[in-house]
Amino acid sequence: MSITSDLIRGHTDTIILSHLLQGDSYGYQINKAIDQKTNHQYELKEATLYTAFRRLEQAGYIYSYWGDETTGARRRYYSITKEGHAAYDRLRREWEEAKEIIDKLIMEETNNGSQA
Amino acid sequence: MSITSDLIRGHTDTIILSHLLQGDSYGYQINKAIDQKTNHQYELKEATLYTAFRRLEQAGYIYSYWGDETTGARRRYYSITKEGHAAYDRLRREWEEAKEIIDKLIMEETNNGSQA
DNA sequence: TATATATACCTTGACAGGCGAGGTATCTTG
DNA sequence: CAAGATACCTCGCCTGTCAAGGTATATATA
Repeated sequence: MSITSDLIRGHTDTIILSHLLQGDSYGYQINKAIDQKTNHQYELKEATLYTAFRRLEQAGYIYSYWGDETTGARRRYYSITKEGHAAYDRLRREWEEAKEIIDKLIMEETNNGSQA
Repeated sequence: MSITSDLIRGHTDTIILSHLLQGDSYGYQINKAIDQKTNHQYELKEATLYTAFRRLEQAGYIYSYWGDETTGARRRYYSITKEGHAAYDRLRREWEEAKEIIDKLIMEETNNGSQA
């Protein structure tokens, strides 16, 4: 079973920033890494990925430069900025909070505990 | 700090179904309950809530009926169906999976462990 | 040589869910 | 009588996802 679009939404940026924390990388590579890390359960669609790059670059969280490959297709590398790092920290905290809140709201609580 | 729209997205249905597992309820009540359960950190906007009711009813996951209040504003009650219960189970499983996957993807792993 | 596949990039337009803003009606309280 | 709580609803915008389409290079294979 794979994860749905609506559960993906809002995490794309965090995932990309997280990946870039470990060093500069490029679109195709990031996509492949996610695919492998999750055993094909989560797949960032290309359109989504490149949309996210534009968004993140616009926000100043990443910047890009062309690689100097002498062979093969050209690659556009992305690098995380200081602001991007701060954004990652914030998004990660938000995720931790969201997890707790959502858990609290969707878990069954048939037994309303406080009985004598 | 409160949770953002994009993290909310996709959980609205699950939250509503979850609430209805504990008995029939109506919009205003559900909203209040969520607000209190989460200490105002998560707030379902009315427009979102009623949109979700339409969606869930259309899908056959809930059905509605007017309450017989003799005083005060009228209330439209919602009840979860068997299909709704099944949908809840599925959504909950999806959430559990999504949590793991997202955690795997956004957690820092600066130390790549496998060194001697 | 031609074709397929992998690598690598990108854009356009549709779609769906969240929500701001606005509306209605009832009841209670100052 | 005005204000605020209760209780419902809709319209239209915004934003992120993604299907579909496109470009170019390198390699393997028939």
